[in-house]
Amino acid sequence: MTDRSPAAGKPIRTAITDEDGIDFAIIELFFFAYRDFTSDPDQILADYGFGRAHHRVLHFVNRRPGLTVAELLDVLKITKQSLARVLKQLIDTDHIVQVQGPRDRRQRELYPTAKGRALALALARPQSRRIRAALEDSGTTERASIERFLEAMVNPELRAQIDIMPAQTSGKKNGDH
Amino acid sequence: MTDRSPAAGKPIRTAITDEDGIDFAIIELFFFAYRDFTSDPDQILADYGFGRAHHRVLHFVNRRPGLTVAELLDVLKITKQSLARVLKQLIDTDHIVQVQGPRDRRQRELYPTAKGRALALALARPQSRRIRAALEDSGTTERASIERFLEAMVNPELRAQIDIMPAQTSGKKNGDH
DNA sequence: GGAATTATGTCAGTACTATTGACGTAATTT
DNA sequence: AAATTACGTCAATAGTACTGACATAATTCC
Repeated sequence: MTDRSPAAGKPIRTAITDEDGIDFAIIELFFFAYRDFTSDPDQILADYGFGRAHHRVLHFVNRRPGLTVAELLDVLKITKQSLARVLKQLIDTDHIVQVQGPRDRRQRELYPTAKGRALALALARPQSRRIRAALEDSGTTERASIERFLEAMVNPELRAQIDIMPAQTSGKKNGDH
Repeated sequence: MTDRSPAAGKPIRTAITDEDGIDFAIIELFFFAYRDFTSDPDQILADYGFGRAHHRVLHFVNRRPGLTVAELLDVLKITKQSLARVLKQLIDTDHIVQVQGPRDRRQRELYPTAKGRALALALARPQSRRIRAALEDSGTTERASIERFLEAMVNPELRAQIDIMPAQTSGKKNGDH
C-alpha cells in the first residue's frame, strides 16, 4: 500500500510544460482567480445557510427582474430539480417573490424583494472590490480589454445571454449597433 | 402557491445596476467565462467517470511532480477526506503513482504515469485553445496584461502557490510564436 | 530511549449541488 | 377537444465537499 503496485506505470518526474503550446500559466491563474473570487461571497452566504446556487439565482433575478423560471434555468444551465430547492428557500426567506405572468398566467415572474436586493448587493460588493483592486494592481489601463477577453472566453452561442443583461456595461464593444 | 404570500415583500421591478459602483459586468463575465472554460474538460472527464476534482489533482501532479499529499491539499484548499477518494481512483486507474519520500519515508510523493500525463494534456488542450482564441478575438496585444489581472485577482497570501509553479509564469514575456 | 509530533490513510456521518425520470396541474395553443 | 407548455414535485442517485475521530508508521524533540 505504501509503494506503487507492480503493474503500475513508471513515475514521470519532469513537470508538464508548454509542450503542444498549452497555456498552463493562464489555465492555472484562471483556476486560482475564480477560487478566490467566489470565496468572498461564500463567507457571507454561510451566515444564511445558503450556498453558491442561491447566490447565482439571487444575482440573476436582481439583474433581470421578472425573468421566468424557464429563462433562469437557461441562464444557469442547470435542471429544474436543481433549481427547485434553492428557489423555494429564497422565496420562503422572503428574498424573492413570484408574480403570475401577465400575458401567460402559467409563468412565474421572479422578482427580488428589498431584502433580496440588499443581499445581492452585499454579495457583489467584495467581488467588485476585488475586481477594482485587481484592475489597479495589474495596471490595466483599459478595463474594456479585460471585459473583451472574458467575453471571448464564453461560448459564442451563449454570448446572447450576456448581451440581454441590463447593458450599461458601459462602452461595451458594440454600442448597440 | 401561485402568487406571493401575504407577508412577502413587494417585488422590485428595476434591474440592479452599477449602484454603489459595483462592477456587475465583470462579475457576470467571470461567471460565464469560467463556466464555459470548465465545460471543455468536463466532456472528456465524463468518458472516464471522472469529475472536476480528478482534473485538478491530475493537473497539479503533472505541474509539480513529486509533490506530497499535504502540499496537494494546501494547493487545492480541500480536506484530506475530499481528496482521498479522488486520489485513490486516479492511483487505481494507473494515472498517478505514489513513491515513498526519499528523505521522509512517511511522505508519499505523487507522480503522473505516462497515462496520467497524456490525460492531463488532453484535458488542457481545449482549454488552451479557448484561451488562445479569446486572446486573439479580443485583440489582446499582450497576454501579459491578462495574466497580471488574473494574478491580481488571487489572494495575495496565496500567490506563493502560483510562483512555485514550473516557472515561465513569471518570465513569460517571451513571445515564442 | 521514550514522548511528542507529523504525514498519511481511513471510517462514520452529514450537507450541498447537481443529475435523470416520472407525474400532475393549470393554462395556452392548435 | 387535443396537444403542448410552464411550472411544481416526488423519488432515486451521484459527485464533491465537510467535521471529527482514530490508527499507523516515521521522524523529531528532550
